[in-house]
Amino acid sequence: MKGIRQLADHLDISIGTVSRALNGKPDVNEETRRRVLAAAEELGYVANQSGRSLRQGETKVIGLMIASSKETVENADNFFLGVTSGLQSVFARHKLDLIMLPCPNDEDPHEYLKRMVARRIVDAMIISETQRIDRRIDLLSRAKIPFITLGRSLSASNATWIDLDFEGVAKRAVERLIARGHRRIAITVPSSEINLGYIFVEGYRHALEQHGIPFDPSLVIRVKSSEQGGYQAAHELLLLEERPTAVILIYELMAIGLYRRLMESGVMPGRDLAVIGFRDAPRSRFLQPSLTCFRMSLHDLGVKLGRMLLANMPAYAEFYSGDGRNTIWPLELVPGESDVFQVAVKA
Amino acid sequence: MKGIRQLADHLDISIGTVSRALNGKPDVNEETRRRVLAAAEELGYVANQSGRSLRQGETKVIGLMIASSKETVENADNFFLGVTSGLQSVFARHKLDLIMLPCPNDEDPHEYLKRMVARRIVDAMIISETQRIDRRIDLLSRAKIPFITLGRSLSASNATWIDLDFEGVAKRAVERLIARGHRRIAITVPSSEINLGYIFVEGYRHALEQHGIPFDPSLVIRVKSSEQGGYQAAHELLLLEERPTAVILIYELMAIGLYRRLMESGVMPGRDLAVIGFRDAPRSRFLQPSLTCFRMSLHDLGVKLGRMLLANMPAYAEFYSGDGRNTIWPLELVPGESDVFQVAVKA
DNA sequence: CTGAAAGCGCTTACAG
DNA sequence: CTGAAAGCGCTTACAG
Repeated sequence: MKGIRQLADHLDISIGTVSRALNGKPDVNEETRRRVLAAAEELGYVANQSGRSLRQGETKVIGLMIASSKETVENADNFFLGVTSGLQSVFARHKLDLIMLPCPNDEDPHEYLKRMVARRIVDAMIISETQRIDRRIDLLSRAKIPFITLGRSLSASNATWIDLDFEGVAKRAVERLIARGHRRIAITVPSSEINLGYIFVEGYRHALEQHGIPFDPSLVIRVKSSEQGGYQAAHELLLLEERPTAVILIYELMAIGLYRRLMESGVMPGRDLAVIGFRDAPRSRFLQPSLTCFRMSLHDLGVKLGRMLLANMPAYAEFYSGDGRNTIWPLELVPGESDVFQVAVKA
Repeated sequence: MKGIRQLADHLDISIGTVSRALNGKPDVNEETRRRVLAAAEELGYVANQSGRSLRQGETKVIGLMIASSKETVENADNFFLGVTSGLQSVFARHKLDLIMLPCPNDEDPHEYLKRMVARRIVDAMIISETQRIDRRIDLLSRAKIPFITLGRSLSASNATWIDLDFEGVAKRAVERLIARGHRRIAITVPSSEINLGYIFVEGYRHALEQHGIPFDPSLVIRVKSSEQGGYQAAHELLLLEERPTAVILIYELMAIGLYRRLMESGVMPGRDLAVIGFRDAPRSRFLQPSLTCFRMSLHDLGVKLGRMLLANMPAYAEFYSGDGRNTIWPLELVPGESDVFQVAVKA
């Protein structure tokens, strides 16, 4: 099947009528519509997207940009694939397709995005892994492409964003540890300029100060968000003069490496050092002792993300009037055995 | 910047010349070309892809279809993101972009692919997770779209495929275990109809028979390829009348759950039961005892996959004449401590 | 309810 | 070396 012309010739009607029938326009004879639909199905005709896009000025495709950096590959733990299902469940209602745009790791994300946007392959974009300063946001604003960011950014004053509740997680983790007598609480942050690290530390710092515990920069450990990073973090913890009694990890997979390094030194996680992780992932579910961490539904996050994006697109905004605001996505604490012990209070 | 028309008006030349200049055609005055390039850069002009595609009959986009099923999300372990970097390094040479097409889990993969193909969003397709019988292959053949499958299939007689060396892995694992005295060797296979499970078992069976060990169907354990599946597999192993002394896992993450279940019963992996995993992933690198498994470079696999695909595309075939053949991708054994002990040979 | 025609943004023979 | 024009496959006012 070549195109609408062939289909029209085959049915001996005009291409205009074929188009109207296929697109569900009301002013088509029902019998005609049936014939068109049947023939399209039989001959496997589907409208060429380039033709449609050119005429309509829209592609019905939404792009999700992901940085396929080595870091992301090791860490993302299928975070994006998880979010995808939620996004698609929203987009499907409007016959919008989702495509994932992996930015090559040797290409500048800003240049990559610029190219994708200019080519008009998508009608709207979702960007993620927002940096503290993220020029992509200015780019999208200027291009007047509807977009949303998964992650806050200092550049995001003219963007709508959704982000995980990093402050809330840091705060709850700190308070939970303080309640068990901890005073020296370490925290790990990513070594990159990704914005979430800054927010995480701010939440941590604020929670400490609320409880009268001074912030000690030596307890903030910058490592990669990977098992190797966890191993490294444990190594650094063990070298600290006054060893902390607890550590909060920004990424749960780090716990695997952290446990390993601790055990090598005879330090038992959950007995000698309290550990709280961030997001619970299937991988870490079998850790021993089980990891106290925070859970969320990636599917639900995807749904909200999708709704928020559509709220920013004129053609769909009416259906999602309640979804236009910036959102902090809550996480639920999953208690484990890695932080159950009490610290003896010093006399 | 609206389109080529604006840019041409701005430069006071015709759109034809602008197009030729931008596309590097030889018959353009160098000074003119410089002016056009500079103006395009300044005004941020990039050709609208729909216009190009419509005219040229190609999109310069390659699609990688992935099933975003719950299983894949939990298991894929960023396999696809890893392969992506290799693919892109090949495609970049020809200014081809890669997009990932995640099939919604409530949509039939065949229907999804049909839609994507018919819309002509991509010039060529890569499909993965091939099933034993996979109608997508017939669909792509009939649509005359260049494609390649990551994974063999019984349907693949008219397709070019690349696949991991499942037989080789099964064979080497079996032989390694036999050399250490094992006779009762269990194997896990996926519970789905994905073809690799069949190939894995065939390799296992063949290796056993070569060494005069009869194939025992009760040692083939069908479970999900996840940590939970590993847990379940261990559970079933422990229930077997004559307990096997070794197990080969088709997916390395299963080892986490398997270890856990074994330890709950006081069975020590690497001492009471030999374990060999499949692909080595960052997640399992910290297992104790360390897992004997097989390694490969996802990047290199992606490169080969990209080359093979281009070898099947008329426009690029000349550069990849040596890459057209079906390929079995080798894996390298990474010895660990999970299978080091010898089994006492029965008198 | 249907057909004929315009035009979306490009690229590319064709003329000059 | 450049311009004018055709046409890729659609959708959509417009006329009837």
